[in-house]
Amino acid sequence: MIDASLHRLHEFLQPDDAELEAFSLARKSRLTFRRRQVVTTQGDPVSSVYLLVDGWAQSSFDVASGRQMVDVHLPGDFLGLPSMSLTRAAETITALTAVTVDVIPIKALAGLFDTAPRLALAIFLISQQERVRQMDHLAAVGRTSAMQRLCGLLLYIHSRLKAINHAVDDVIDWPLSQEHIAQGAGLSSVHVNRTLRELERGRLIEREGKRIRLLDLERISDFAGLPARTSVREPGWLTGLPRRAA
Amino acid sequence: MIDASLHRLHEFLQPDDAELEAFSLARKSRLTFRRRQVVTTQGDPVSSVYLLVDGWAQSSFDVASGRQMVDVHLPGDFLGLPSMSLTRAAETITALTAVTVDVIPIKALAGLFDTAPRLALAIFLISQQERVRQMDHLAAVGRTSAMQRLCGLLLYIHSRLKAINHAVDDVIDWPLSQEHIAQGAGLSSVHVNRTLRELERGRLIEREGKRIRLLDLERISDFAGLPARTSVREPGWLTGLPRRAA
DNA sequence: CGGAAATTTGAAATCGCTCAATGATAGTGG
DNA sequence: CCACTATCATTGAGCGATTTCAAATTTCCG
Repeated sequence: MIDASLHRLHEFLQPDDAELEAFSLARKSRLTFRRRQVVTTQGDPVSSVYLLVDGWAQSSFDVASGRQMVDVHLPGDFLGLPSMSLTRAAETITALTAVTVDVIPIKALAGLFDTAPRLALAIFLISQQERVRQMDHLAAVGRTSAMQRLCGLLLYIHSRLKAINHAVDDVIDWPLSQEHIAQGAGLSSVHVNRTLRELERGRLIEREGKRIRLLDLERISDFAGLPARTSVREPGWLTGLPRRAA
Repeated sequence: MIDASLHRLHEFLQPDDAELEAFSLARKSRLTFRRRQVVTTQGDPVSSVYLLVDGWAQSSFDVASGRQMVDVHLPGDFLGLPSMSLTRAAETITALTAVTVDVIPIKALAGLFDTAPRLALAIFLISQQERVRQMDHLAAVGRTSAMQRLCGLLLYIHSRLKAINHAVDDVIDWPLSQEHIAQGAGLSSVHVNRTLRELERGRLIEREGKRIRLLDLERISDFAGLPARTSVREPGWLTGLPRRAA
């Protein structure tokens, strides 16, 4: 089984040794953060992106009327890519649990476009996946009820955890406070609370402490009403590119 | 002055002749659509992306409870990139005016990662810009009032039109119906109507037919409350890459 | 154990929605 | 060029999902 911090790359590509080596050279240093610590703050100058190696993190964006959580990140996710296009970071990245990240200087990431075209394209595709996610997220916030949004969030996290074998028996170790959920779903924390309790009353979920059990995935999924997405796997137009590794 | 369909690439890079040639070879054919025609439909198999050459388009995403417009596209935008990562398109792309697009087969786009690394990275950066936009959009829909969202939309369109010299005198030729606006802002068209009229009453805008005049950019901008974004320009880590062109 | 963070609940207020009807505009075929 | 039709804009009335405010518990962490 592959390292969880590489699983997203492997979704599109079976990198060869030289490519893996090139990627690992781009990871210059490793940092750890405690829960609630901030990795980068919106407005800061941008010089690196990060690879989430272990733990959960969030990227969010503060406006006058509150904080919007843009995404929940799990091991293997790249952090801070959007801000590469800017002089100052758009996003604040915060540790939701204890977290380990690898620092990838932008220059090193850019270098991959020269030395490892297939990897560069895979990272490009990961960014496109992220955009699809954000589309789904936007549609949920813009067009669906509180109940639907929460079901969508539960399913999203669940499917991602399953992909890295972290959702045994549909039980999720849940580090998000109701305030966090509210910031993601575009709701008030009070309403998140009421809606969660309604999900419990309907026997769709069960909670105890920081743990959530999904009791009826099917019904939750009907509620959420978002389409299942299927990613391309090792498409010929990717795998057929030259490997080049330096 | 450069071709509007290339202006987004030029934001990051001064491509040389060989690079321009490589890019132009990737544009295999040209299509035109009339207002309201659909370019691609969500759920369709994905084989190409598009470069918007002329006109306005939208990408949107339908869920049971309605349509969410994800972005408004202007000349120079790439269309359909997010769906590259999927087997079936996530987005429906529709012409908002008469529209010309160039078809770029995915294979040709992928080829640029081999033959023109600097261009590939520039396109990567354009995608990251798009993600920043979507973040702002999400924050607007999730955390701000109807009035703020509309102000944000007006400013967004205005700034984009200015970038291609299409917003003379702060007057905008506005092809979006109030229903379209509603789908973008996550509101009902009825409420969009009321809010627009309130903006008129407050003398922030003026409308006649399909034309909107922004009367007080400053006040509109205060209302919207979204930060101004500054893109990186020809960063060394990009321009310094090998050009390679085939 | 103590204090901070997070959850829970009620009551009242509100922003935006739905339904429904009317009026204005613009595109199209004859 | 007109008449016809579909689309789009506008307005009122009533309703409802979600918010805000406030306070009481409970849980977590050091």
